[in-house]
Amino acid sequence: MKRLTLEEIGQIAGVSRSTVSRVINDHPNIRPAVRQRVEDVIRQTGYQPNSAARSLASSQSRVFGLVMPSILQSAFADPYYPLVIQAISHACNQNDYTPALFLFQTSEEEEKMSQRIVASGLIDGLIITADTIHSTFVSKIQQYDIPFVQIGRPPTAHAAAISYVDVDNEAGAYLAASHLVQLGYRRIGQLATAHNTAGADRDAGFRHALADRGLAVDEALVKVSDFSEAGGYQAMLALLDEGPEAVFAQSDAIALGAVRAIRDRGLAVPEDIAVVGFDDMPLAANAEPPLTTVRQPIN
Amino acid sequence: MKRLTLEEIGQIAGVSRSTVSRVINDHPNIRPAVRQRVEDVIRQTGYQPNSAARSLASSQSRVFGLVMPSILQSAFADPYYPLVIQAISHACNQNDYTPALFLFQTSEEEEKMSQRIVASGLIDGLIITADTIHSTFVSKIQQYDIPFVQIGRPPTAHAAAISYVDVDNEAGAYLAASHLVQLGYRRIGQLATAHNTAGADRDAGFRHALADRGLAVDEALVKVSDFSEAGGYQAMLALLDEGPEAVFAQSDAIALGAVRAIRDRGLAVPEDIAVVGFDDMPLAANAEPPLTTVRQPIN
DNA sequence: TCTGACTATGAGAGCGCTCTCAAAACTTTG
DNA sequence: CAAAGTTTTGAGAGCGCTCTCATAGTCAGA
Repeated sequence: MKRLTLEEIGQIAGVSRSTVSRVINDHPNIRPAVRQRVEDVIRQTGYQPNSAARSLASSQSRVFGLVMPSILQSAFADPYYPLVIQAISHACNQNDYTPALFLFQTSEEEEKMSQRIVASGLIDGLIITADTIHSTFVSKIQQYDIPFVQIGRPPTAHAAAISYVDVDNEAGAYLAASHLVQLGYRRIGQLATAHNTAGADRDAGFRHALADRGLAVDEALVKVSDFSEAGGYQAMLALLDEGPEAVFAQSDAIALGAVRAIRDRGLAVPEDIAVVGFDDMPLAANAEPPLTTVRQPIN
Repeated sequence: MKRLTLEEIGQIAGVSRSTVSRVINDHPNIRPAVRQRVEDVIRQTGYQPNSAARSLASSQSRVFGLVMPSILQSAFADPYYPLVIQAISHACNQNDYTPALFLFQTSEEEEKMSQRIVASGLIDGLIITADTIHSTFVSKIQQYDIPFVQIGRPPTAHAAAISYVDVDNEAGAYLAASHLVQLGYRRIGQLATAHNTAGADRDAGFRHALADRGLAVDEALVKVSDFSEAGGYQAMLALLDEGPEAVFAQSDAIALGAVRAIRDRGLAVPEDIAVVGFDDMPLAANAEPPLTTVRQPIN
């Protein structure tokens, strides 16, 4: 199937290249009859404009970069990311954009790639997963004039200059912790995460909730985990030694690990220890018993 | 930071556009002194060739499509995919390629996008995750002359015409099942998957192993699951009613679900029921106790 | 029917590169 | 030291599109 050009489509439809271009780009001022004719030819031939030529002439590529800085690499295992990626991909498909994937395993890779990404013109804008407290990538990218949004709140110091989308992590955690307090639990633990603002915000919400109900936070009941199931398992094991009555886990994956740890110690959820998660992953619903969690609208 | 062109780099270095192009593309026959001078200018200015222009002139984009047909959508939750994606991304970074992501949620989306992907010239080739028995996407893509490889063996009927990479699923499953037989287990169950060749091959290996040791396969001990932890949990629950001594799970995620199910019934792994997985995910190693599994070299 | 005001269409330049071909600059050799 | 070969460089065309500007076509109003 030989690839056709605008010119050839025009020839078949009996109009000029320019007119075909207008039809494709939905410009006004084309006689309906002509537009119809051109559209028919396009449909019949299966013509697709050449994206390189388009992007050269118009200097926009309709390609997004989806970047995940090296520091977050491990987080990729968190089932949260596949969901985010799916949602982004879907939105791109709907709007004739193409998502390009940039995962960095090391900071050298990050260094080398960022230059290429930004300066080659391949990409119109970036979606950066980077709610880490210290992201070198973002500050590098800021020097160029390529538009980008972050997923996850940037550290307060930079927040003003950066567009981002995020859920209200603090409010969510506040909700979760309040729920536990209202259920009558007093020794409430937290499986927290470090290095990212989402974790910091959830921590703040947790503390707020306890304070508002007149409970002091026992620091021995706060254990640090990464965002994985395995991390949650380990952290919960440590927490169990402190004899908590309930736990707020900063993510569902962590919560799942916690549940596993609790059971391995021969205890029951929620009879012996109550667990609340965060994210509302599909897997939370499938768990036995279904995990109590804070819903986060990813898509 | 204004974007420079080849012409301008040439001007600065005192050579023509053509020479700069040669330097960039590593052509032979350039005087070392000249090459040096040009490279210096490139480094100092941070010049990056415009990828649209390049790809228009050379008709190759150095962009790959990473496609996951709609039928596999649910499989995206399997922790196996993030690993594959990471490995591909890394290889692309190393070789100046860019991976573009195409996930299809519905077959209409698949239909609409495949045309665009193939005909727009945005993409030089495809990597398709499609070891499903019936993939409409692959047969559609075959009609065009765009190169592609599959991850996972295609159904035998098409295998001859399709390039693919895969592990020897049958041999791996054979290994796993043989291991269980040698350990003395007799009532060996399987948590199998449907719709994909990997599942079929693992099933074959499982049966082969039992047959080779003179054991008959009890069909009641074979339960169908999807590739998720939740699926494994459900399937194992069903299997438990049949009183198996050991189980071969077709993936680690399934195995993890199975372990959870076994424990929820108050049984111990491996004391009461032995479990073997497949994939060697990081999470398999982190489990308690570490999961016995068949290693698959993903990266 | 003719003029002025639009509207619809086409021609041309140019986006920044690659690639071919010809010319210029060196080397070698008799 | 000239002829012949070889290496190095530059000029030009062209990739397939967009976008501006000029021209052709249409239509109302007088």
